[in-house]
Amino acid sequence: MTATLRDDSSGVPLYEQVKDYIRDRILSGEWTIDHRVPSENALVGEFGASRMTINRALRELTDEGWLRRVQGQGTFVSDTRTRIELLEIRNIAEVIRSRGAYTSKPLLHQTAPANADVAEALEVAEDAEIYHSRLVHYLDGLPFQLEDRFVNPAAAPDYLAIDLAEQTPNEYLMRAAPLSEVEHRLEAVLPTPDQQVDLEIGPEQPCLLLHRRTWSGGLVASRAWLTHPGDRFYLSTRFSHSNGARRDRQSPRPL
Amino acid sequence: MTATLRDDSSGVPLYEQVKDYIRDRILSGEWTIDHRVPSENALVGEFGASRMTINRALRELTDEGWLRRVQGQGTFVSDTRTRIELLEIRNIAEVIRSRGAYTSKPLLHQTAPANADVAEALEVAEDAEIYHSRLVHYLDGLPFQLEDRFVNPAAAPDYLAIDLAEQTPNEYLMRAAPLSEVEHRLEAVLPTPDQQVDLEIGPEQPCLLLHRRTWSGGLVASRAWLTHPGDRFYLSTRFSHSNGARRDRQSPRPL
DNA sequence: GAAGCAAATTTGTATATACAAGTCAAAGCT
DNA sequence: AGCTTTGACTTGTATATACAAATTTGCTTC
Repeated sequence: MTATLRDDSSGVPLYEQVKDYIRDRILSGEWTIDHRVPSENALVGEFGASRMTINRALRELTDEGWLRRVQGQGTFVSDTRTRIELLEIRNIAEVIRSRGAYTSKPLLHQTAPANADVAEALEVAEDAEIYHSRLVHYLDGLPFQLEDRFVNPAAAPDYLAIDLAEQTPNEYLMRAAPLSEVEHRLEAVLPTPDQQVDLEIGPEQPCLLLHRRTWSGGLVASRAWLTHPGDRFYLSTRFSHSNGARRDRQSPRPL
Repeated sequence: MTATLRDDSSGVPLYEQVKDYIRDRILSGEWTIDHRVPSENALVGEFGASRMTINRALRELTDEGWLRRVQGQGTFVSDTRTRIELLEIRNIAEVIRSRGAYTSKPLLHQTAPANADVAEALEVAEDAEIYHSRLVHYLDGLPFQLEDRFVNPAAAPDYLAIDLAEQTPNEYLMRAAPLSEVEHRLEAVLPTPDQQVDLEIGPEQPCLLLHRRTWSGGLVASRAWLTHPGDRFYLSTRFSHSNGARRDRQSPRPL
């Protein structure tokens, strides 16, 4: 029996192992855009898997934007630049911090029992003890972000020990609980009375509310609500398509 | 042989028929949030399909955000409120259009001289003649997007000839001026009085304003302002990194 | 060298079958 | 009444097998 890439002891489903193997090669740069991925049959041999298991892995990677497939021709690495850039997205406060004139004011940094919503978001038992921080971030003396964050102690046991004057929650979490997955959700809301006070805005100032949830090592590590006054803040993205003429980039990279 | 829902003459793959059947029931309102979808075995019977085919359909609908599944418990209709992948290279109206119950109302479709802002955005001379359209997009009779768009004639000379009842500006532009680059910018705003009328919302309804600029063959092809009421609409992204242990996905994926 | 054709390879779709794991309700026991 | 066990049902993962459709490759003929 020849050795295969498959690892039956890890508890990771085989189709996920195949996905990880391919994504690793793309992220490492070993397989660049348009590189031809081994055929389904070749991967069957390499993993000792069934073709349907390999097919599922490749289809899901295709749906996620990593690969593109052409019937009869093969499977190729897609233009993943944008997605890789996204993987590097940091907390907005950190991007802005690098521009100088940044300060933050911690309002809260303590343990708390997880209510139903937070428990569901962090995937812990209701009333389990979790960490809760709230800070206002300032740029040039103006608040630009209200951060309300819950952290799963299992993912970052020493979280409460950090000094929020020295580093943002996210800076710490990136080291303590290297992220494996991120979910973002954006919507437009009006600020609550408390948020109006913290952000020094009026009741009719629309805000961008960014929900950010991160995973680390199979655990939900953190859940943050980041509220930004709409008049001081916007999000932007910029990317090019593989087959079009490139043009010189002018605007700074997206946050 | 009992009748089944399967249609072998349509050319539509069976797993897609299953997806269409379920999506139709959700979009029609017949199945509302938390409704329990028939089990895989029940659907096997209804479609005369194999369980793996049914499973694929349900998994994909789950990945797309329509359903949520709990092992041992069942499959349920998810919160299907409108959500759009933040970085998708498609006009939002088109994503929603694919769900059916979509209409649009053109308000404007003509030439206009480029004012300073528009000239800068399109990279044409001030007062140069450009094309200007404005439409309201509806889903289930409710306006969800106000589109204000300027088009560079050099990139799409025949733009004004299109019938906005037949296709969206973006559908046309994708063909006439295949895009090579896209820039998005998102912010939260309150609607202007005109926008309140067009979108049928109150003055305090915060809106997501998406600026979208596209390039084609080295030219700026189009600049659009897309305004969405915040209570009917949010954006989300979701992606994973290779080195994290797999976790069960609960939150819906963007469309 | 070009054209035509068949075989091989590749992805797309589908089925039957099996075992694992989670949930829930009913039955049995105390 | 409360607890435990069991069976049924449900989703999760996996395999072997098969045919369809698209593309590529190799061979033959001219």
